[in-house]
Amino acid sequence: MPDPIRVRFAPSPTGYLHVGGARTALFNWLIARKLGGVFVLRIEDTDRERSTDESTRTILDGMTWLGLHWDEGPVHQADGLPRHQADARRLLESGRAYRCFCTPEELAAKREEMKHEYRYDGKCRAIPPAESDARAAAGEPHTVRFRVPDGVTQWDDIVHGETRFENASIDDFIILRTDGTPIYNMAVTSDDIDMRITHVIRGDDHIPNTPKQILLYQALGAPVPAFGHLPMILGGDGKKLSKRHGATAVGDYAQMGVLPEALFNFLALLGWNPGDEREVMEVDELVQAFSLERINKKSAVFDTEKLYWMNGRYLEKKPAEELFEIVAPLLVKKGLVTEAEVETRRDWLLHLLELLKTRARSVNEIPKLAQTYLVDEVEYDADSVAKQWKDPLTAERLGAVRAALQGLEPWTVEGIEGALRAAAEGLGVGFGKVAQPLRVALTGSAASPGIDHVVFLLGREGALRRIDRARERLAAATAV
RNA sequence: GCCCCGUUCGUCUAGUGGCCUAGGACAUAGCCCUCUCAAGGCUAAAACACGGGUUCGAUUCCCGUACGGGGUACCA
Repeated sequence: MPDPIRVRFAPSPTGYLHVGGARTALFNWLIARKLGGVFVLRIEDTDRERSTDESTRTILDGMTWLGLHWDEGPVHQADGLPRHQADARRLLESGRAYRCFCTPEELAAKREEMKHEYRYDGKCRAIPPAESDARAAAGEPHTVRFRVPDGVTQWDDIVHGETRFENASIDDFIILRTDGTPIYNMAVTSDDIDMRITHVIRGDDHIPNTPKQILLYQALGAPVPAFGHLPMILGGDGKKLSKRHGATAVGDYAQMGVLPEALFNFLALLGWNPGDEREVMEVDELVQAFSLERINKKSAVFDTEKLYWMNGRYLEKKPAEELFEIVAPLLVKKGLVTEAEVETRRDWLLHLLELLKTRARSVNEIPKLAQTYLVDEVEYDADSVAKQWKDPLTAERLGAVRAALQGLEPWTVEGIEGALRAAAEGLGVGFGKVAQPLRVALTGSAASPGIDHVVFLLGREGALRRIDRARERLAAATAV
């Protein structure tokens, strides 16, 4: 039995959980589940200035909402400080790193002067160890830089294949700041070694960091993990997805009525596919089909339109009972039902939900659709009224429908349909000639679920009242 | 500037040298189903960035160009 793979998701808590980050987390989670590995969550909070607990909580909430459960952590990178420093010191002692006494001002001036051509000049590289030790002992401020060796650093990227960097193109980068705290690449490498991470799966904006980290692994004598770099997620204009494209946070989509399973599925298909034509795939199915080898190289545009289509499919699939847990609070919030009615009218509401869930693309649309059935006064849509009530016989037909419903027993969906069809037959017209005007009378609109269900849900009393209101309106219009 | 990465319908993608008259999905349009809407079914329109090679044969392999993206910090 080989050792289980160990992967990690390592967000920095400086904001919300971005959909790009969520997808990275998702791919790590999927491969861990698929291969029976371990998924570790690490919060990269070494930048104390920008990191907040609020942000950490948002990220954790987002992952939980999506169903991305971590097996270990969250570990805070800041807690690893002593180890980061110890690793850096080992590098210093073995000569793989050296102290740099250049001041930030000197460096900034050089950068200003050289502009785009700027490279660290390696000025402190040649300082003899004895001198370096003495200056440090005397309290002279310094950073620690990694001594990039000659040669080439390459790796077989899981996504991109053979990738190589000339070491000459890599500056002697800082690993410890003047205040002794580690810089990103140092902290990450130290942590990934410590956590025994076997596969580093992250965004491809990290590709330039990878050779630096590999060099660090080698200098520390640690086994180098496998690397896989995921393509970026872009906005509709082909630019990196950012706030100006609108919603980019997982929480935003939750707010907008997207189901976690829909976002999960959608994100999984951004830069990966199962190799056949399946698209709507449940979590288990995705785990089953997932493989690192099928991840795409090309960045992908986040198409909200398709997300909502997929959300619609999940809304339809979701049992009304489950959806009810999400929708009921929204109905209460909108003042359409009371807390008590959520319980007392549960079956009725479930029936309504069953009818509406196929017709919505977002959870948030459901209260709007439900409103018609929960208020006393129907709002008439002018176009629907004009079109469906223009026949002068409308009032008469509604009267016939009213009569058919008044004494109908038993009051069932099937019974109602039968009564309405009989009424249409009695009037000598097609069913549509009865159903459409009635639909407008009952819902104010020319579009709704099946008329039999609508009548049933409104109840005999409610339906008759709305028919009467409609007939009054028609009478008034005729009189004028 | 330099260093990396990428480029198939508007969008997500299939495709690993002949199966490609380039397949599927979203969006769009039409038809069917039908009491309307939604869902569903069918159909249409829609793509291999460009130029050179290699090969009997390139969407597929190689090299350039163009375009896009990322990096180039005592940020992560």
